[in-house]
Amino acid sequence: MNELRSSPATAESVAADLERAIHEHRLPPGTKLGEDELGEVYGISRTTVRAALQSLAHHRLVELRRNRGAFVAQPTVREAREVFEARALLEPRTARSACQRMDADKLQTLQDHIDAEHAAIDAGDAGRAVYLSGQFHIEIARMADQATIEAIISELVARSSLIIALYWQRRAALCESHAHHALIDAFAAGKDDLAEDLMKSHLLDLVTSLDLRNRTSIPGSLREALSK
Amino acid sequence: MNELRSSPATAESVAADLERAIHEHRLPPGTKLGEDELGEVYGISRTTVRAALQSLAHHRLVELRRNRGAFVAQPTVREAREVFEARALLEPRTARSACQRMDADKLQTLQDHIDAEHAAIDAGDAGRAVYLSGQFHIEIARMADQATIEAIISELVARSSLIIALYWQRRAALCESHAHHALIDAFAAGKDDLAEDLMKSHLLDLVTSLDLRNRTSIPGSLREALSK
DNA sequence: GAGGACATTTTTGTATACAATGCTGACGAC
DNA sequence: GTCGTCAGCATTGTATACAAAAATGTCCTC
Repeated sequence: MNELRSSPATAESVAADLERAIHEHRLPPGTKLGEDELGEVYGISRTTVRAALQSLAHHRLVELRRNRGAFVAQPTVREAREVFEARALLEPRTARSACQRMDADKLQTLQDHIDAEHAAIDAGDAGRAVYLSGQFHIEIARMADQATIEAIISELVARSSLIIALYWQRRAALCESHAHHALIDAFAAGKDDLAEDLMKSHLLDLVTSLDLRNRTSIPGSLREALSK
Repeated sequence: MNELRSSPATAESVAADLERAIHEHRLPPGTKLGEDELGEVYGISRTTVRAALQSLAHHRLVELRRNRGAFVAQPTVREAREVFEARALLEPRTARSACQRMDADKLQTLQDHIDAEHAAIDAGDAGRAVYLSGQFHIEIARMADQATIEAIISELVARSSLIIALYWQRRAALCESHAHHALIDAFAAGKDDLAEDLMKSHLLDLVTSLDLRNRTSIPGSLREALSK
């Protein structure tokens, strides 16, 4: 994290920083985010930290428990299903729109994303790979020229990252890239029907790669207990 | 607004109160929401007011301009289109799901909503009618048992209320109720295909009832200028 | 030695004080 | 007369101080 800034950190920059750390699984679900602690790290007062935490709480990345503090959210199995249900409604049609507005520049941008994703995987940085993989979906929404839907998908992607941190079971992460590659091919060929279908099955594939059996206990605290 | 409470107002209660006021068009788009002013109204400090305003800003109901203050948001024509585009992706399928889970109790709840809406129209309270009309859509999402989608739709409905305040041109507001009635009939008959189609055309009808021609100037300030 | 009540400590919730920024009005120059 | 500049004012941005709640640790009792 970049606590060394020329100008003091703002609520927005802190929120963005924390969001990215959560997204990249550097801050696992259940992590306590103390106000004093964060204020010291970023060199700002609790007032600003609180604004950042509230921002993240509105995006459901952080859970705010009254008089208890802020914790990195731990989506339930139900929430996990719901998030991907929502994505299934939004993203396929958005991929179709993006396909219809595709051009060489945009294709290159998407290709660069995948390249960066591969580089992260090769470097063994799984967290960053998950982050970049999510950005790919957001980029598509941006290319569809729908800022509102893009904002919604951004939130859902961020929550998906938490869900992956909690429920991911498949170790071979490369399958993701195949789906993304296939999407780019469809975009390049201008096949919007195909792009829509590919996105649909990609999301379905993501859900099935999760272990969404009922889990009553909270994974975060349990894992912490076991690791000690 | 209820400034007379037994316990002091919290950020959440203030946000809910303001959201409703915006939803019911008691606070028109562009209205300045001064921190001191609100703090005095609710008998709380600016700290709590700010938390409430930030909450509303995250839902895009309020625009926060740095060192300028908070204003009731004024969605652009583009935003208006995007909001209904997003709703078109989410709500028809959600209506179908709701239809599949329908029962007598839920039907009654929806019927009560419509009755209340009629009562508001008869009482000449157009703002409340708009609010209740929005709640109808949210209620359907709730019945689909999809909390995440419900939250997204809630936000879009609230923004729709602002859009209606700015761009509504059709004076006969009763057309809305017809669409809602038809939906209930489809729910009662268990026709999920029909429910999905009805919701789709209802949303389309809503968009076409708006005057979304390009408007470069900001309506709020213009109107204020004209009224003086 | 185990359990419970109380004091301590830590952390969050809220208010207030000060700093910084933007707005408004008056004055002066062109 | 109009435009630009500057001072004063109002409002937001941030930090700090205090209050309240929860968590923890200790001591006493049984």
